[in-house]
Amino acid sequence: MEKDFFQAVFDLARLIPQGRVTSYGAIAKALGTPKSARMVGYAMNASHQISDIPAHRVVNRNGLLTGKHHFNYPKEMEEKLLKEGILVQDDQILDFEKVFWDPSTELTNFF
DNA sequence: AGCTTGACTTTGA
DNA sequence: GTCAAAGCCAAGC
Repeated sequence: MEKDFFQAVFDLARLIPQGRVTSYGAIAKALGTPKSARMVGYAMNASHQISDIPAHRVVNRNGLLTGKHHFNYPKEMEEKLLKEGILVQDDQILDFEKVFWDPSTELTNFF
């Protein structure tokens, strides 16, 4: 199976449980290419045209909603996160450590 | 084939 | 603790 990096990111992104978030680097690491963290975000950019990808559950390593600007409207990301029970304030996830979901840890046998 | 861009991460000062 | 710079891989042109 020669699915693109994007596909892999999308698949994993869909596995993110509700009320949890993860970082681009974590996804990249889970995919086996920790250095391609930027690609994860790049892939998410395309996720809009692909299907229902919970891109709002993916933030940078600081728990900051860096990608909010790429949504239909910036507030959308924040609203969705809040709706899922994730505390967000000023584009920053408050309890980031609590809601952080590491696919590499939770889905070790994902491959 | 090469160059540019990017929703990041890590390291050094 | 903060701020700045380099590195990184993949897609698009």
